Amino acid sequence: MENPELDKIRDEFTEIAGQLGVRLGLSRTVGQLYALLFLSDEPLCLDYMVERLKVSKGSVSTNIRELEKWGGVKKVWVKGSRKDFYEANPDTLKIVINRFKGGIQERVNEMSGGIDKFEKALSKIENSLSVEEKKKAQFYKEKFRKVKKMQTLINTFLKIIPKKIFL
Amino acid sequence: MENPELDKIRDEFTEIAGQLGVRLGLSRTVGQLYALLFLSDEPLCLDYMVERLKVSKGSVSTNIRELEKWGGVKKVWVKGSRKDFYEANPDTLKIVINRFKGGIQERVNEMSGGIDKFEKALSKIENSLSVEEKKKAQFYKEKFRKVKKMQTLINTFLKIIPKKIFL
DNA sequence: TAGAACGTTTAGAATGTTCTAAACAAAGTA
DNA sequence: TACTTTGTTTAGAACATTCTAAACGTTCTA
Repeated sequence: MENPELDKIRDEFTEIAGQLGVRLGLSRTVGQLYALLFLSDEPLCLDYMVERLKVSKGSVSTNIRELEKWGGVKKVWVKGSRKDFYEANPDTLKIVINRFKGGIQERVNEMSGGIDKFEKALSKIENSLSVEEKKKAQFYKEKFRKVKKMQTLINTFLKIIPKKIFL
Repeated sequence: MENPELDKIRDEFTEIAGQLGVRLGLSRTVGQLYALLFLSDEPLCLDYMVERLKVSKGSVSTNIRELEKWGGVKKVWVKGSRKDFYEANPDTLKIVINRFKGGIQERVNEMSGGIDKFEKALSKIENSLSVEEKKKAQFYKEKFRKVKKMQTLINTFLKIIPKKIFL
């Protein structure tokens, strides 16, 4: 069952996936958990993952749910066992894209939300400003418009990414 | 020159940009520096940014060069001053995209590089494997092919992002 | 009902990141 | 040459993140 060569390959793959996880703003362990399940032909239980990754039970418990939140794994029921088993969502690319969308897009939109506020604030005080300050306020408004335009572009662009991709 | 209302708006904008910086895998200060320059109609020197952001000179020095590395700012020469002045690259979206490309894409490609190695390693030991192990090796190969396919898709996709975007 | 089997929560340890302050290097000025 | 201005480097402080170990709660079993 356990071949050291095969295990080494699996472990190295898992390690690289961990780094990808970090790059996506998740933790290393989240990436590793996904890789482990991705390379398994059957659902795995918490204890097995603890043993394989040599991390604590608490860490697996927390991280596997983080992974679940992002659609990376789902809990499956295994006949005859009380344990929780998980299996990988095979649509890896979709997970990566989801994560990206939820990250950048959210921030950019948040920025645009703030900008509406700023624009209102500017309009409100505009009258009380000196000529010099009015110029500055006008300058800010232009810049803010650029950010909003960027947000529109990003949102439009993300929409064209297909919902389902078959590998 | 200094209007508290206008300054407050600039500072809040700067703060949000800092969070976007973190999301992009850069530091908060990098994001803040860009925002400061983005909202300025003239190049700024290191000392001014220190004063504005209330961070140390060393931090601005390090972070502004990180920002420069990603094409976020460029050094400009200001007549009659020995100081280094910087101005923002106005093409914000391009910077965000560059950063994204250099991040995810690089990792995914690195993964694919590793996979070539794994596939070779598998082929090499294939003969010495039991029937059971052979099945496992075959299973891994399939999975690896999927990752490579994903990499191809991501690369293709990133290529269609226009090089230059006008806001 | 007592105990075992599991997963979750949490306090604090380990680790990693980013900052500051100070020393430093380089280059201009007097 | 001595002094000033300016940016860079770096050791260690401050902070944030992620882990571990242990306590805990729940559910099942005997």
